Amino acid sequence: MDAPVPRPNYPQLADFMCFAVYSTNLAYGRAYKAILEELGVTYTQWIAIVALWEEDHQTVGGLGEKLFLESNTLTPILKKLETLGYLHRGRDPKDERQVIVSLTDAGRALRQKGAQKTLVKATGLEPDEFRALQKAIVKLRTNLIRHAAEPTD
Amino acid sequence: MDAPVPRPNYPQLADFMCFAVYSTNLAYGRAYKAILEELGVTYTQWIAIVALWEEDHQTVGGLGEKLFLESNTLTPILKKLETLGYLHRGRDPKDERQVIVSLTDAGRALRQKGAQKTLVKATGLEPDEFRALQKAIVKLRTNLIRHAAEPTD
DNA sequence: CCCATATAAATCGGATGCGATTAAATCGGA
DNA sequence: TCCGATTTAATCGCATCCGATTTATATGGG
Repeated sequence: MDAPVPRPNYPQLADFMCFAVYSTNLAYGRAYKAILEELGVTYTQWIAIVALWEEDHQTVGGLGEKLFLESNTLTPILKKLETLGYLHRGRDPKDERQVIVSLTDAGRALRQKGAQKTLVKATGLEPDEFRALQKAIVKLRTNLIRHAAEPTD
Repeated sequence: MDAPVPRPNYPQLADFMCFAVYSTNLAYGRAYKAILEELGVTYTQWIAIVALWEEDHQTVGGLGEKLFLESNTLTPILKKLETLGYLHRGRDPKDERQVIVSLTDAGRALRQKGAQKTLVKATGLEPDEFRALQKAIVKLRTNLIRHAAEPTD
């Protein structure tokens, strides 16, 4: 029988922060499935509608800043939501480069329909825990974005 | 001038736990970009290699359990990694339904090359904070998975 | 032994993300 | 004014993710 080959003892995948975030994002997608099926939209489509409810008549770029997405991802999603009748897209007459996105009545109605359906209970967290964890994750996000923007060192 | 239309005051997208996780996952992907380019693999390809380093000769299903992915996602990725020379795929002679995946020498070398490159500092978190947040996110993931598995209530 | 059932992986189509590029409009300095 | 640089969306190709189905193999009751 061979002697075991000595190997470096690297940190386990289960302890990676990136993997915790990655796999929890997958888990959220699966947990959300039933709600999103009822609403008839995907997750990304849904957060676009939520963001537009909070601030209507946004440009694609402005909406993208809030969703952390760029036009290459957002444009097809917004076009799809337009064909579904939930929003309107139109060039800004003041600056024809920009496209203004606005919710339709159907889009606002969908936002309200979805407002009741939440996964807060599914997190199994107490309100204080929930808020603290949410803030900690956002802080992590902020730090990662700062890191990506800085020159490599 | 019109009076403002009264609207329900829903929670802000910025306070959604799901969106914190979703957007932090995007941020991780962007922060990882430089490292992954050096390694010449994508994020999902990389975690597959890390998981195989920890336990070699796994079935597609077993690997999928650890990565929270199923064969429909994993199979194309493993085929790609095979063409890149980082792993070997072969049917289990004991049960021809199963495919056993094993790292090649090149795959192990890649794992070692990537071991030095980490984003721990980019999180901007102290070691205690880091561990606590990582555990809290994993707990959230566990709760979400339990919720998705339970009959709808 | 036979065949219905179960299991594992693969396949296929739709919807993101994203790097790279393109097209159109605006800006700004000579 | 003119034209190159900048800005904003959109387009394109590749790599996930996932629901649904298919294929191949294994299992078990009669």
